Amino acid sequence: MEFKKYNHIKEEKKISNFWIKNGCFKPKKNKSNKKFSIVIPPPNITGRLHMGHALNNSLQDVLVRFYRMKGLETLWQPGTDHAGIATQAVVEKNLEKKGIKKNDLGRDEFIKKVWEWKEESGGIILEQLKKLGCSCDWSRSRFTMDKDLSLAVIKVFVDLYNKNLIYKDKKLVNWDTHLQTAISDLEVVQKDVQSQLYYIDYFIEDTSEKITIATTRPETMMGDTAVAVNPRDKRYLNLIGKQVKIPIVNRKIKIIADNYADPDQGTGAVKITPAHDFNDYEVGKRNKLEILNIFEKNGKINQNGIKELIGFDRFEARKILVKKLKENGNLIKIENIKNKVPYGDRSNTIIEPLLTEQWFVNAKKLSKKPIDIVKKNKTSFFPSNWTKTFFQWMNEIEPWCISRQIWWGHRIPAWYDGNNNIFVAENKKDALILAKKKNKNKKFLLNQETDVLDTWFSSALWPFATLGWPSKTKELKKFYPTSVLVTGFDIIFFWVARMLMMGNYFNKNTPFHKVYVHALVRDEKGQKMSKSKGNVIDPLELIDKYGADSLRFTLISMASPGRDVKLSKDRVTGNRNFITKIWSANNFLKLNNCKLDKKIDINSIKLPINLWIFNEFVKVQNLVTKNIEIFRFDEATKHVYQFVWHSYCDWYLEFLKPVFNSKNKSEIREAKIFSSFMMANILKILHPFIPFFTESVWEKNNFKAIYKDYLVSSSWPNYRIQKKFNKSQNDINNLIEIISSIRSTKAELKITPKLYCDISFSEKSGKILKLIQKNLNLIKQVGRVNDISKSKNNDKNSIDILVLKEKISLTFNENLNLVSQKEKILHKIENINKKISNLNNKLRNKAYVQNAPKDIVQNDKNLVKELTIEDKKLRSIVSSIN
RNA sequence: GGGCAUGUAGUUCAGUGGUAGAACGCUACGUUGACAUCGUAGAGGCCAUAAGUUCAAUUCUUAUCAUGCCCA
Repeated sequence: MEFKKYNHIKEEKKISNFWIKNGCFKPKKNKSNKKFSIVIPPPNITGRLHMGHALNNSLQDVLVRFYRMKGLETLWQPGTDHAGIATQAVVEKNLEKKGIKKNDLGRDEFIKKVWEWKEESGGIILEQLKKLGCSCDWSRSRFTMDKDLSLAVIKVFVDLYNKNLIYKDKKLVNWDTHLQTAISDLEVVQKDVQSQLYYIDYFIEDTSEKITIATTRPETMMGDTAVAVNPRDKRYLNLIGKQVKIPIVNRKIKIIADNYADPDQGTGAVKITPAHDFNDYEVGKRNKLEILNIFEKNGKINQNGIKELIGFDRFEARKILVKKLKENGNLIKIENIKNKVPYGDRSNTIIEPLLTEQWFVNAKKLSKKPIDIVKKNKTSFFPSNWTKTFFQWMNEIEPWCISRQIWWGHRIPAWYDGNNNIFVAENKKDALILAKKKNKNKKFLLNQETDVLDTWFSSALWPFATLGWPSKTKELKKFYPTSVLVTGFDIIFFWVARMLMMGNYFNKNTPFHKVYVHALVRDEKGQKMSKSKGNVIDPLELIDKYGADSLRFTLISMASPGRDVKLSKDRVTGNRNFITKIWSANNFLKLNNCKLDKKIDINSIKLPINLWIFNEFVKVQNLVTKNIEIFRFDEATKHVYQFVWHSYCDWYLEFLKPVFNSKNKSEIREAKIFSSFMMANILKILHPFIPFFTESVWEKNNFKAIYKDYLVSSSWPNYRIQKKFNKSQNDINNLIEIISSIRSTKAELKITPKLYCDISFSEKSGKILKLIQKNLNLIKQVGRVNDISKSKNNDKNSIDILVLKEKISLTFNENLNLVSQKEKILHKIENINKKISNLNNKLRNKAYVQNAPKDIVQNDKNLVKELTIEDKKLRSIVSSIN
């Protein structure tokens, strides 16, 4: 009979639709009243599925499907975030292609365009997650700019403002000159670059004396308001308090003493530009220096610069200024150095510290409770070393700049009256009431703040806003706090920490009990995947080629804690083969008419091979269960792979063949039903990893007829090891050992495996004899044995081997070349003797015998005994070979 | 400079205070009525280096060396 191949493209599509149509992913009430919930890390609407998503969501789906099958009321809450800067950039670019400029459209029109774009392409990534098999409750999908989520954002903002945890301040912030917005510290990437250090002479007023300063940014000279030296630096003591003239700029500034100047760095004298450097800003504050801003918001020189440079870009200005310094003889030398330069993570342009008014969250205060929560293990990280990373950042947290000078996002609910008053309220109406009170008789015009909030501000509310907060919804009550958050380490600060701050501030409970932190997906050489390197593997391509299940199984099996996933196509192929293997095993069942047509009573099972596979299954069931519970997905897949391929396919199905070939009707009946029963359970424990394939086979085998459920809604197996099966298990393991020995002997003798042999027994202990007699058909068929006899015939065509510490001989229909065999056995003997002498040395050591646990010592003694017997028997075999 | 992680078979990685494991790859043989996307058998390791703790260290401690990441 020929079987069709498994068609993953067709089946995955069919199964996916069918799950969603039947509402299989919605939370279902149950008796236990236990709940399990996860909120998805919302992908942003400009996103397309990459390997990181594939890993992250495969892991979540394993957990969700597992706990759903275990009978917990399970919710996986999906959705997307609005990605302020990224989305605005995408839409702006699209419009530019049509020759439309953002500013010509105006704010309202532009935002309309963004919504249009969102409706059209903002949901692509969710469709891609469905392709991956994610069992989110799609009917509950949320978006950070949804009305209800926006209301939550506003409420949070107003509350925090009223508690003084949000405030407006004029400070030096990270300014992105390309995007023309402030960004937070976290969005700045420090990059190692080659730079030049310029040594420049500043002349002391009314003298020919000079002081040399070193800087990497000569253009900022135009904003200098002091030169600083260290108060303990003897070289400059006499200069403190004197005035110097900035070359070219020709403005006079003071030499001040400040510890910030490091005598060992450069010349020991530094120019201070408080408006354009975070350190200088602090120096400026300490010494009450003037703050002189020389840049426009686009990075060009403003009116404070020297005339001939006004309007020039900062880097252009640098070139010109350096040239002038050279001509004037002020430039002493240029040194090539390596230093760190801040870049914007979105724009990839150099960030400019700029003095502006922005909105800030007092993160220090909000961080107190999360720190405490994590200390008390109410939220715990896995792997636990991330706790340390979390604390390190949280303990030194800086104010969080949350305002962005863009259009797409949550507009800050603050209004200005034109009289230097700010009114923060949930809507304009409320703001107006506040403003009227304040302005009693004065006239005023109320204008809303134009800035929007950092996208992460709304993401921070995700675990409770998606469940309906601030309304006291059923879902919020039921599913908050969530059970676990699955995320990559790269957003622990961006997202996890901030969710902990907001979640703990606005709710009684921490937003999640556990945080599972997974690593990055890299290419097979361990390199980060990037477009520029051209080593990106597209998950969708792999899904098309090998199936979503193959990809999932691969990613999941490689998710070892604390290690990056190094993905190669070979791996995916290997796991596709695994799925094919199960497919063909299932075809074998079909071929033999195996059906599960009634419920199984374990106690009624008699065939030893069935008893054996049952206990083997229970062992694996327990291992998979335990390992999913402790997030060891790699271990879980390893065990199930091992069991399915090597226990079920290699031995169990092979051992069933003689049964099917026999005439024992009751045995055949039992084999048919039990093999199907085992298949059903295999599908169950594989379901969280390879959901499409297992559901598809479940349907084709009509297991629903017995279990009354789709696989996705069926129950997780929970069988117990049957001790009374131990004897049979032992027998089967011994039979496996005997057959393996016969096979390897043939291979060693270079006898084709096809060839049959006879077995005879030279020993009378009879353990093997009895076992073989009892399982004659099996040994004959699977072991390729003709016949057995009790006595050995001493021909040149037979060989003695040691199995289960007993000697048996195999007789073939042809003469054997035993020379190589003799060498092999001698080699074995050598190894055994090495072991024996090692053990004896150990046992002669009194300290060992005294201190080591008794069972260990006893074990060694037994081992010596056994090895000695083995040695003896092998020697006798050797001596019988001529 | 501070912190974290990693170093085990050709490769990717598990694992353990008391005889080193898997997958993939490799080698040989094989198309036997599920499966060549396969089967059978096999080769392959001073568990990074050094010192310490211990009766016993690949496993614990410390140092060193390599690699990667984070923070300043």
